[in-house]
Formats: sequence, C-alpha cells, structure tokens
Amino acid sequence: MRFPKLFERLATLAPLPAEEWVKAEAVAKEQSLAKRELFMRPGDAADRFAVVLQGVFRGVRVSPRGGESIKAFRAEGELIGAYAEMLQRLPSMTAIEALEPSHVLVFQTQDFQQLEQGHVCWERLARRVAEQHFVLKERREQEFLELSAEERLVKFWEEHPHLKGRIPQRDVAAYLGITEVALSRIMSRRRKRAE
Amino acid sequence: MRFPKLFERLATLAPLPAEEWVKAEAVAKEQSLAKRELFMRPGDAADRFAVVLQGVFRGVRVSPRGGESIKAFRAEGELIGAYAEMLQRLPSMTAIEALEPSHVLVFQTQDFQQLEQGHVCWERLARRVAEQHFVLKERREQEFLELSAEERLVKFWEEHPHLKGRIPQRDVAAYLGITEVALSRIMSRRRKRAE
DNA sequence: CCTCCGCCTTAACCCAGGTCAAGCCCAGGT
DNA sequence: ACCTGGGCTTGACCTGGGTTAAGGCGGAGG
Repeated sequence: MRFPKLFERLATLAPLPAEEWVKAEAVAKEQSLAKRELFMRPGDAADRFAVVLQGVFRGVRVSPRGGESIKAFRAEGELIGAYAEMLQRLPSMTAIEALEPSHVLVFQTQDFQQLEQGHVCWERLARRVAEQHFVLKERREQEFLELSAEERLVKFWEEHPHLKGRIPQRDVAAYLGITEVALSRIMSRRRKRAE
Repeated sequence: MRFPKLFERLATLAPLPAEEWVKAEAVAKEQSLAKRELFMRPGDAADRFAVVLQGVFRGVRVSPRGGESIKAFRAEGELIGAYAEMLQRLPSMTAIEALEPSHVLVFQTQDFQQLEQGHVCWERLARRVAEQHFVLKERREQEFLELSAEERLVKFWEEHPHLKGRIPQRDVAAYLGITEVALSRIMSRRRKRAE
C-alpha cells in the first residue's frame, strides 16, 4: 500500500477493505504541479479527479461577464475536480489551479466506475462524499443568506485556519463574493475597532 | 403498488425493482397538512422525510438574529426533510411549512435504513439524491457569487415556473436573500423598463 | 542598486439594497 | 356593510460594497 494515511482517512467515511484500496492505488497516477499550474481548465472533459497529497488549490469559475469567483479551496487530503460538471456529464466550467507547488493522486472517473462494479464499498463511499459536499454547500448558502461580508470573513478563517498565509487576499475576497477592495476596507475597519 | 407515478420517477434516478418499491410503500405513511401547518419544526429530531404528493412547502431557517431565510421550495414529486441535519445527526434547524393544503408520503429514516440493508438499489438511489442536491446547491452558490438580486429573480422564475402564484412574494425575497421591500422595488423597476 | 511587478491599501464617488414608516388593496369574519 | 389584518407597495433616508484610480511596499531580475 502506497498511501496508508489516505486509506485511513477514506476508511473513516465508509468501510473500505484494504484490498480495494490497493486496487484503487493501482489505477491512480501521481502528478506534480508547479505554482499557478492548472489541474483542470474550463472546457476540459470532467473525466478525472484527484486527492491533494501536498499543496493548495483554488476552484475558479470564470463567469460569462469576465469576473472570477472562487468556489472552494482544497488542501491536503481533500478532493479536487469539477464535481458538479462530472455528475451532469458536462465539460468543466471550472479552472482548478495550484496556489503552491503541489502533488496530487489522479483518478480517471472511468477507472473509478470499474472499481464500483467490483465492490459495493465504492458506491457507499461515493455517497458519503456527495453527502459531505452537500453539507458544505448548504452551509455556504446559509452564510450568503444571513451573514454580512464581514461575518462571512470571520467564519472563513474560523473554518479554514490551515489556509492562513497560503492564499492571496484577493482570492479570499472572490470566495466571499466581494472585491479585494471591500475586503481590505473590512479588515482595516476591524483593526481600528480592535485597538 | 399504491404510487406508480412516484415509482416511475424514482426509477429514472437509479434502477429500482418494483418489489423494493412495494416494500417501501409498506413502511411509508400518508399525511395531510393544512395550509401553514409544519411538517417539521426547529429542534425536532431529523429522523424522517417525505415525498410531496400534493402541495408546496417552504424550508425556513430562522437565524439566531431573528430573520428568516428560505432554503428551498418543494412541490409535487420532491423531497422534504432536514437533509443536512439528518446527515450530521443533528436536530433540525429548519422549519418545513405547507404553503397550501398538502399531502405527503412520510418515511422514517430508520425504516429507510432497513430497506438499504435489504437491497443495494437504495444505496444507489440515496447517492443520486445526494448528488442532485449537491448540484442544486452549487448552482445556487454560483448565483450568489456572480449575480445581482435582479438577475437571481429572473433565474428563479425561469427555474421554478410551476411555483407562479403559489408562493407569497416575501418568501421569494427571503429565498433570494433580500427583503420584501427590495423585491418590490426591483419588480417595479422592471415593469417601468418594460413599457 | 534600481526598476518593475504583483499584491495590497486608501480615497472619492456611486448605487443597490436595508430600514423605518405610511398607505393601499383585498379577502374573511361579524 | 363594516372592520380587520395580511401582504404588497412607496417614499425618505442610510450604509455596505462596487468602481476607478492613485499610491505603497516588498521581492525577483536587470
């Protein structure tokens, strides 16, 4: 087994026999990405995903009107990929970019479907993953519905302390749905209030 | 089989043997709700869900600061329940209220888990449901990130034409994340622009 | 060493949407 | 027919965040 820590992490989501994980490792490929390099670009087929072994990524959606907004950041142990597009069998509308020199473990969805044929554990795992992603998105929805930009900022750092210092401010702003300028103002306002 | 149309609908999501559906019908209970009656209230255990047979519901979250925001509307053929809370085994933080005299088919999650033990089809169906809910939430997230309230309004009616006339304006506003006043202004602005 | 560039801040101005308050319309109840 | 109350609109005023544009600052390359 090449990635025992990853195996343990997945096994907490759903019962996962070690043999099955070994099969999965066999079809996965490691990939290294330089800072700023894209794991996926808009227009690509959404036919693969990866687990982050090392590094941080941002999922960027470039809107028709030019602006970029950020759907999520992903660090060690988390999944990257155009998940919604994969589920809908659409080409990716998302760019996934390394914010640091990174290292990931890539799966083709096709290979993953093979694994599903072989053992029910994968079906269950996929379910858990979908459910967890749902919970995260619903939490975010809630934040947009009832919190101000400032409150969202505070929550962001509470929930993602491990990203401190690893992502540029402008990306935090794009994640919160505001501009870099507004974020800067909010921070200076808080600084003043704090003294 | 008591609900053949529902069976057909579910069968489009994942292969579902008719016998399994009959078993499910056996553990489900029909329930009628008056207008304004709650299917679930905040604090309730999130241990059941239902399919809407007739009527419309709104999922309301009452925030600590008193305001209510609306997570979703659900009409015929759709699921109601405190899904995120159920997945996290938390008590419901959501009120689910009938906006019309309604009729639903209720399942206890416990009974559903029994069904899952009996046949893999339910696992697969649960996965599809989770995935579809995820896609919907992500779409909504996108709308908050890149659209104005007015654009969100237009999209809302494009995506939910069947709700026309069945839900009060203030609820549409609470769904869009704005006040009833702002919604009214937006609508009058569009009316003027249209002549 | 200086310059350039990427990232952040600050300031001036504008506008969407929030808040508060008054008023309208209409359906239901007496 | 009259009240009443719920749901919607409108107006006046305020505020958070957008836009534009001008610096500031620190690190990489000449």
